[in-house]
Amino acid sequence: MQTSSLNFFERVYQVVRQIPYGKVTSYGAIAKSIGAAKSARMVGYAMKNASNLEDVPAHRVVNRNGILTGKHHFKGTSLMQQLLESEGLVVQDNKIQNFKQVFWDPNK
DNA sequence: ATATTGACGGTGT
DNA sequence: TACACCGCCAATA
Repeated sequence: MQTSSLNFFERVYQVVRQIPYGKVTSYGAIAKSIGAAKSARMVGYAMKNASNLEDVPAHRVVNRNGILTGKHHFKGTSLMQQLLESEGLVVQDNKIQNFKQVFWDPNK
């Protein structure tokens, strides 16, 4: 099938794969980079589907507040937070501290 | 085809 | 800073 929606998911994965170690980004930033700034929710939806893909570090994707909104979708309740902390990030109360410093812009 | 949901973002209060 | 409401868009029922 030549559905463009499938490409949408692939585009999201491609951007997420480019996130460097120890850095994170937001759904809106990814959406914007793929040309769908208003489809941030779709990015999150795609990530949920990507949870099965090891090629896509979904744990490095958080919302604009730097909150681990998707941590509830991981196997362990604190798996996502643990992964981020393993990368040198500081997570507290489901929120990334110094988010502005560890933020990585896909468009940049 | 319509209604509801959701890993969001922006703005108002 | 915290909370509420609205707008966007695809998937699901």
